[in-house]
Amino acid sequence: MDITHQIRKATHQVLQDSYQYSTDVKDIQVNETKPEFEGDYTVVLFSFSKPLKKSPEALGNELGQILLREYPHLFAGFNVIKGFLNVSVTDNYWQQFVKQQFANPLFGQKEPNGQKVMVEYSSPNTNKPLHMGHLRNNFLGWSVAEIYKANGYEIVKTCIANDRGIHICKSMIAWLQFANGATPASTGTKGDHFVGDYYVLFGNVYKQQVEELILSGLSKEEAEKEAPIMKGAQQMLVDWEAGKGDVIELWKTMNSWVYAGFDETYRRIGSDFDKIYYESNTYLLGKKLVESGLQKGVFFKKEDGSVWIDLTADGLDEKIVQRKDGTAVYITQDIGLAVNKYEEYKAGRSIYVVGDEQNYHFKVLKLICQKLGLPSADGIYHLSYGMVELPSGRMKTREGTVVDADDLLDEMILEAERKTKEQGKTEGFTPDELKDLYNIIGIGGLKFFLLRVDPKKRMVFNPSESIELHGYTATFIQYTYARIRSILRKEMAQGTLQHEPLLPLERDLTIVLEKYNSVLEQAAAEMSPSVIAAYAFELAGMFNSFYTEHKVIQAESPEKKELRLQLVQLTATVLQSAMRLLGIRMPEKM
RNA sequence: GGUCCCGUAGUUCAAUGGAUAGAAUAGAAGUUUCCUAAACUUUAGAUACAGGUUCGAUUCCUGUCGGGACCA
Repeated sequence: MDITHQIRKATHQVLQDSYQYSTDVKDIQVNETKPEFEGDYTVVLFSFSKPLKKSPEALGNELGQILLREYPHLFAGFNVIKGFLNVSVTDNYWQQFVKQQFANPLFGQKEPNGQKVMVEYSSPNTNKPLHMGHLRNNFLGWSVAEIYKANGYEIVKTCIANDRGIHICKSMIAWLQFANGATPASTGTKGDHFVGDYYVLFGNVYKQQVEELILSGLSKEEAEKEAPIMKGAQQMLVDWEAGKGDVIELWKTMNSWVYAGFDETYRRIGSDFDKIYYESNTYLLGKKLVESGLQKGVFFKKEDGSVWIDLTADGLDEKIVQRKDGTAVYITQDIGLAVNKYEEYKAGRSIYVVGDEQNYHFKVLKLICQKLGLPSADGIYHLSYGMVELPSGRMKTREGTVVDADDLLDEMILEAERKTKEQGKTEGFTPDELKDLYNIIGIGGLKFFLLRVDPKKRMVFNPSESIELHGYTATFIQYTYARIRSILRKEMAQGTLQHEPLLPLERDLTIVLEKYNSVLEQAAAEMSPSVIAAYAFELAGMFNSFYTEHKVIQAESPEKKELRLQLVQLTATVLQSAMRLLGIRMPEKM
């Protein structure tokens, strides 16, 4: 149990025993004391002032004295300023903490709690390569899953491949008409880019055909309907749904190219899934549920045969769940997928990592599942993240401003190489080690950049400035770690520790280390890797200040050396653990 | 038209209703006989606007202005 919990509990106990005042332990507010005041932690007393009929000042002084008397192993002193009770924690507590945890590689991680959570992320379309937005999605989903794992949950990482529909047929028809049998292998192109190029080609040809038809006298609407390539794509969709052999074959072939490309990118960024669902498998399931929903009276049929749900009582609109021609809409297959997932894994909670443009969609999905009485309904949670924007605004396919994921990764690694060479510290590295280092720095930098921001918020990415390697970055933390490893290669802590007062910077570092526990809990509660990123940065910064001021191996005394080695070792463990939760690797040397 | 989200230093981001609003970067000034200076130290700079709620508001409520998303 970490120190803030203990302070809360102690305060709770004192309020109970000495004032006969009952409150929830969680309601006792304990903050870190601001640096300009004396003390380590601050108990905020205002909310108890009224019910106890005491001024915050008087209450603080009384509480402080009782805490000091009753918990001498925890508290060394206190002061009250403007109704804030600042308490100092004993040196002994911090020393015991360091001694107990310095060699624990799992410090902060929780025991299994028996709960299962599904996390769905990535969810690409199989007609074009991944872009920067997908990277935020992947990093976020993967990291949230790992954060849950560290908090004792059993995790199932899933992905839904959007592998069917008119957009897929567009790249297929373009390939059929223009590729002359070319393949990724024959052209030396990565599969997802190869297919994506035909998707772009479709758009260009279509645009040209529409223009020609307009010149020949058709209206814009007619031209868009009559363009031969569009008609071809639509026919292909019909053939696909009818299971026409050659179309299915082509679809399978082109999808396999795309998946091969995706796999390559996933491997680079360290993304993985326990289970991949395919829309082509799930889209039929929704239809059955529409049937049963109609019977239950959850849905209703309009005159034209389309099926709807009335959500006006919930403050939303009427929403279509099946078209008049009987085909499934987007949300129908999502209902099917929700059922599928629950039947297979029975997870109590199902997190969907999807952009905030789909907030409405998921609100509706959850409501429909609840109204259908699906057992999985209440566990549905949309982890809604903001779009990644460029300084010029949103990325737009038509304007060619989409930042391609593979290109971005390449640039990051190149930049890492450039900066590393500038530093000139890599003497003795093998070529493989160097390559690995550039990857660690480049990809780690990108992950940190995309994860350090509150997921819910939109963020701006400036590719021309690339990514800095100073300040609030992965590199800063990686460099700190490399310096630590350099110390530990020379000497390790022995496990003995004499009592001796902690110097301010030793104490500050210990306090930051100790709170890793609650940081992990907070990150899971908020589903926010940014909490971890901020913490890792704070810890690295704190370590750097400590390290600049105090010698470790050449410490003033053997006792100090041992204490500092333990601090150094624990810092390494925590930094690596925290960064691993973000999917960022740490270099031994850099 | 309806629903929802967002406005914090020049810029990119923080701040469960709590103390004098934190960082980073860009700017200014420093630190290297010593475990990696990709580091450290010092300095200057911000809550869009107007009301309200209360011991206390960046945070909650109302309105204005500005930006964004979604629903037909």
